[in-house]
Amino acid sequence: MNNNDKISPAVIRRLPKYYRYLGELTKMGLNKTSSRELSEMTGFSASQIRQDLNNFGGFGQQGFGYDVENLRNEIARILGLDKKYKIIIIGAGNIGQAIANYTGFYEADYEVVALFDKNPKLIGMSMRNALIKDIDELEEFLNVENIDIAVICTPKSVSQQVAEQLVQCGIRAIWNFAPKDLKMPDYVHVENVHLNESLFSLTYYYNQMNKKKSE
Amino acid sequence: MNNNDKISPAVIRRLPKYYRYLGELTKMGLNKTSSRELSEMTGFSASQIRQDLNNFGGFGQQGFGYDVENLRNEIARILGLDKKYKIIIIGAGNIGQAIANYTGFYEADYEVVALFDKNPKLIGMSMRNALIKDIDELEEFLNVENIDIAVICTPKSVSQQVAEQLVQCGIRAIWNFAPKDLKMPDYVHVENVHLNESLFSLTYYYNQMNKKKSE
DNA sequence: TAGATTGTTAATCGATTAACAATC
DNA sequence: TAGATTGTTAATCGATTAACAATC
Repeated sequence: MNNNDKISPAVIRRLPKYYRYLGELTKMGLNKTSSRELSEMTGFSASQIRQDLNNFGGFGQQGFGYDVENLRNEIARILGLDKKYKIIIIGAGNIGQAIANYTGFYEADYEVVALFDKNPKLIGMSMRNALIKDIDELEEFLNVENIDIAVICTPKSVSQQVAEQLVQCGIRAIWNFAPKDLKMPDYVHVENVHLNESLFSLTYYYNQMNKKKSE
Repeated sequence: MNNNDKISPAVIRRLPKYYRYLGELTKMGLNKTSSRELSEMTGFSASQIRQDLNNFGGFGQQGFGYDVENLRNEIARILGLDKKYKIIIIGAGNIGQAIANYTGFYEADYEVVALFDKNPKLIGMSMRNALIKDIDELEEFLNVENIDIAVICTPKSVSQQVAEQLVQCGIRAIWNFAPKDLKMPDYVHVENVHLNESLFSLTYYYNQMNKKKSE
């Protein structure tokens, strides 16, 4: 268990997938699995799966495999899915509202406690249990509440400025949906969801396929 | 220009970023740039940028650099942003509606022509210029209209089945927002936006930082 | 025990970086 | 011309895969 070494981001991005497939195995009533079986499900090689898991410890049993529930719990613990997280969303437009209403976060205990916007038409509305507040109240709010994660769903023109304000108020984890790369100090982690970049690469591959077809 | 070699996905995923920063340079009124300047903006090494671009051709001028507008156009052409694309969205819930209303696709000519859902409360509503239709009309619709890209925003339980139906009707490019890996034939390209996986890795890094802080 | 599968080391592969000749 | 910066080859680095001893 070398918890102190830096784990490659590629490994971290595979963990949620293992976690998801282990959940499916549980649902199917299976309590034992192997790197070979996980390989078939995920498409990653069995060797890679064993390498990945052994970054965090030996969760398997030689000659036997892995206990599904145990391995799932271990991955949950590694990712931190065994804890509660309070989230705020900045920008209550299309994307902000969609995230607020998104039910796909059930795996862990994520709670959207508030949204912030500057549009008076939106302020005062509520999404699920979260109220849309005036962006001017953001700092005051952050001084009182203990927020773990901030989601940026503003237009890109203000995203950098909003991010800086968040960091000044103590936020250290940002989930960024604005199509812009935020310049942030090292102690802030930014996870980007760049929808346009995703769509552009899909477009590239779509055209590649059409090219091949017409050859 | 070795258009026929397979370009690494890592390269393709950087292209939209180059494209975006070149747009910013244009806005700033600059018409000349260099791999060094792009390196400072994007955070990728100058060497990598030159390598990436030279997968597609020599767009620069030795001793001078790159013409901003020309390079931007070339990347647009490589990605296919110089063409029009018709999109449909399957599932008109939170995410589906957000995508339909998303204005961040202005770079290229993407048009959402219809949404599909099975919820009678949603059917008949319209998002921007697109109508929400009954999912039962999907096949008929695809037989008549020429659709380039389908976006899956359904619950994960039906995503695989929906994807198969789309492929049967000729769809070859899928933008998948359902938290599930679609099993698809090779001639279909799937681009995944797995929001929960993204949030989970953010959670991991958030906890890592807290661990460091308390050491 | 024999068979199976992990944990882990070594080999391979691919992607990134460095270096530099070409040349504007 | 001299300085600058590309295009491209070679070197390095890191991640993936293969192999196999450990062991259940």
